Amino acid sequence: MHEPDITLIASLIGEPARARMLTALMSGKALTATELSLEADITAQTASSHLAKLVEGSLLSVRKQGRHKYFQLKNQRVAGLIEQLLTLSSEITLKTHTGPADPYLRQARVCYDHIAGELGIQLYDALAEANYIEDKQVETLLTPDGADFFEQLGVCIHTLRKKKRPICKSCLDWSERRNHLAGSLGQWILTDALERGWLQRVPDSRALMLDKIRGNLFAKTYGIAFTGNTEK
DNA sequence: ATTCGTTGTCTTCGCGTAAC
DNA sequence: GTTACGCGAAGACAACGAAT
Repeated sequence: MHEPDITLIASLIGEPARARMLTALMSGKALTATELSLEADITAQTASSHLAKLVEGSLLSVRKQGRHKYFQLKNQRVAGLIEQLLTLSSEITLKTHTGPADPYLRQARVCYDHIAGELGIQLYDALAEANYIEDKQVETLLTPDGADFFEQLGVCIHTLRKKKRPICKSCLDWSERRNHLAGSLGQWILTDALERGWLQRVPDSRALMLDKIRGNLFAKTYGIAFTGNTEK
């Protein structure tokens, strides 16, 4: 009889260099082995062996393109696990610091493929307040009002429902210890906001910034009063 | 179009080191 | 002694540009 072996996963994630590479991949971007070796502060050949283990352990997926290999977190479940470990680790070290030291990361950041930080929390609360989503503790549901609202914004709810991934999923925020919105809808909101230019990604960081001019449209659309960072 | 040299990226091998 | 990690050296592989 085969029992789930959590030691395998724990040892894969627990090694400091691998943990740094996994955290770097929480940006949702695909990174090359060289980029990940720089993130982990190890040589490329050491990174290569670590990455092979992470791929074999089904924590990463890899796509070969020309001379490059692009590594990504295997799926949303892996990203969720890393986020929860970040949350737990910040709770354990609560006396010294909580969440990311970078104020921009605390205010708004990418959590794999959706919005986290204070902005993510405010978005989640505003959607719940407007009765667009319903927090049922064990799961988060899109309400009929929410479906109408997002259809008007251009979302094809029917297409999202056909996906294996849940439309709405709550994700415990590492810095705020409250829920933000994940799932295919959470992904859509981030992608849409970036495409419309409401939000900007800070280069080489997970941090997000509201566009100085168009950022208020994001807040207006979702009924939030985010007064955090704006793109300079 | 083909060949060749250069460059960049990644992997493999062998060895040293540290922890247990 | 065993195991895991890290690094240097060497080589494989792919892309690219220049020469033919």
